[in-house]
Amino acid sequence: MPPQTRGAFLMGMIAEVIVDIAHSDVDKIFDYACDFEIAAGTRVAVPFGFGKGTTTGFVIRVKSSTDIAPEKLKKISRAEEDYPALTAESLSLARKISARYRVPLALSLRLFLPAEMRTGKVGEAYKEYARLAGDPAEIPARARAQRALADHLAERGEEEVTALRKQFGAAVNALQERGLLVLEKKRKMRDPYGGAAGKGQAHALTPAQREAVRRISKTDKTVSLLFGVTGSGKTEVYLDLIAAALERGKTALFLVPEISLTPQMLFRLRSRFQSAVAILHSGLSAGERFDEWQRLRTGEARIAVGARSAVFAPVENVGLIVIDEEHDGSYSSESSPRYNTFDIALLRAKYNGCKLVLGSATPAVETYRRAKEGEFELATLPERINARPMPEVRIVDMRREVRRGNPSPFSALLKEKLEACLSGGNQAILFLNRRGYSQTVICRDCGNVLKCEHCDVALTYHSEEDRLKCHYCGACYRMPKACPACGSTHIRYVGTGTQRVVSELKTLYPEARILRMDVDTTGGKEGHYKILKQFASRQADILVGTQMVAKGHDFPAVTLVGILDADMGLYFPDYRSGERTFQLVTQVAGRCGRAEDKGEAVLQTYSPENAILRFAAQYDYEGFYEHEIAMRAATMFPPFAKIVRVMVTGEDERETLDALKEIYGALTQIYNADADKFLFFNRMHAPVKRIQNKFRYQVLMRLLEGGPLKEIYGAVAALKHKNVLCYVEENPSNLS
DNA sequence: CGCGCGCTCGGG
DNA sequence: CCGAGCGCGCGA
Repeated sequence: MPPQTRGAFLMGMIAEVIVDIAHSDVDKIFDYACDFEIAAGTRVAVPFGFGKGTTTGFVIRVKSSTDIAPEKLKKISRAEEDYPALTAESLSLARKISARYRVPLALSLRLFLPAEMRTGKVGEAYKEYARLAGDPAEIPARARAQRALADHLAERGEEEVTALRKQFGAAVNALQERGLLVLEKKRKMRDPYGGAAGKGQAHALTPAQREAVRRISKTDKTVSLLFGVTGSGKTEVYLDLIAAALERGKTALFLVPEISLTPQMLFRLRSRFQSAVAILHSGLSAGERFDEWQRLRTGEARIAVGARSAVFAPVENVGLIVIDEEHDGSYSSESSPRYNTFDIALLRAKYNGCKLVLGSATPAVETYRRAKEGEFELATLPERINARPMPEVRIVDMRREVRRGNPSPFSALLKEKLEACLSGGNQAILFLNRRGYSQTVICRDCGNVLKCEHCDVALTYHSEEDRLKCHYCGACYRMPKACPACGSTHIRYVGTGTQRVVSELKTLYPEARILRMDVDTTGGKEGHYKILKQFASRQADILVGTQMVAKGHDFPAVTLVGILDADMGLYFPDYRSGERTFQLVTQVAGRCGRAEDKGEAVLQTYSPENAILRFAAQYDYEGFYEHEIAMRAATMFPPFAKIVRVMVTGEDERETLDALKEIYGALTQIYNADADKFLFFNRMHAPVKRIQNKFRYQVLMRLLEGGPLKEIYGAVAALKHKNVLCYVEENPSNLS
């Protein structure tokens, strides 16, 4: 037999398989024979290594011959599902992601599947349904319950047996014995939020919204920025664009920043597009997520709404991608691969030849620059709906309050406004970006600050549990009676958190009903949603919360917003702290004055002359942008350079330092070869030296355009230190 | 000399 | 990632 035909002749179908093991050692294609029809994208079980069992893998390509010696070639044991779990687009994207972030292909492929599918813990759910068979006239008149059940089913067609039993009890069995019921097991789709939806219709667009839709539709640029002040009706523009995509027979991706936002947006989408909407986010149960994913995969649902991970939704033929609140930090992944949602969305937009719309009232400086320079189309909504004015922001100098002997977290002006607001029967929101009771606990005699045993971080006092908590690792400690360092009992709470604000409000306004919203009160699947619903239905007068109150909820009765400590984020060691503060202040202030009553905002600060706060108080994004971009240009920070941090972290300090030394050595070579592309290059302790018992070191770099980013990723991927984690971050939003 | 453990290698 | 194979160190 001629050697060149041997393989193909003997083997039949060959599948290229990536085993589902996220390790660079096995990050390569393995050829397997397959004696049944198999499509690329199918998950399979294959014999692998020396183990007797099988490993799951992904078929990434099907071919007819292989170079592997026939005696080495093994057979695919079986397909895990009877359909390809990964689309052609998923396979293509996963390769790009792996190349970009230097991670094993298995890791990128996993992004496209519901996590529970891999562990095999979730599958399709089946429920028993009953429907009427035969003539209900056979039911004797005295069997009232049976008759009622029959009438019920005659009206409804069919229904879940468990639900029927709850309502009609034994009549279900009785009717079945008469042979008047047919029971049938059927696939039941688990439905997050119980299919809740209003019966809304498309609103007529305002001229500005129409113009925005027109611009975004007509441009030949892939990316558009929809820049619209809070309350200007960006959502209606998205909905219109999505409707147009569906009409063209396409699908759509709609990305939102936070779980807390999703239900609200989901209801609006559902009321317009009904069951064509599927939702994907981490707050769903495993079963719900699996079913929503399936509905998208099969084409039953055509719009995927969700947080960051929904950018990997298994839809084909994408006609539009929307990233709402594009400036939000939650769009960057915090575990490997540390992708940015925009980058993935752009890959998908290019693959599908569709548009990507970024929406924000306060775009990231980098995004706005790209729009201004013409790289992105810019569509603006300059006015709030009905031209309602933004609330007036009054800046209060808190240094003066202190000088006047007011130690409370509320300025005289805020108290005055709060009283007026409450007595007028309106609602108020107080914003403070610090949870717990006090920021920290300090000994008055020796100055000792109580720190976490596992982290290099000061502890926060929580009054509800009377405990000290670490906000980095969650550790909890008993509040000591005396200072552990000097034994003094003069221990003092320093700084104010949301709990303290609530307790001080209660003494000031004993009548007022107060709700608190922060990570401590929003546990559970729909925690955010529950609190917001309570507040919206006026079961409380004041909502006190951290930044999660800043997101886009509509509360028509809110006429006052208090920003208790506007400088909080301002002096963070982070180039984006100004940007974040501007965004936060604008957003929080935008929470009020949406209905008839004109809103007001009180902004308390220790630096009333700060330019960023002044721009924020005027809602002057343009002014803020010019100020900020000039600063970034002068100091050569993003977007004029890229900050790259290589983080090295491990429990054993010796080992961690060894790894740091090694990676620093490799990076030094890269630096030396390309020194003119580096504005900064150094190794150091991370600002927080230890978190969860892990020591943290970093190599910090600032690179010019065209700098050796790929090589840096390469050096990090090549590092082999078993007990040390090492990863690259680009323009990290948090430099601690 | 024999075996236990740690390192390296290969997996189709 | 996980098991196999192998080298080297140690105890009798």
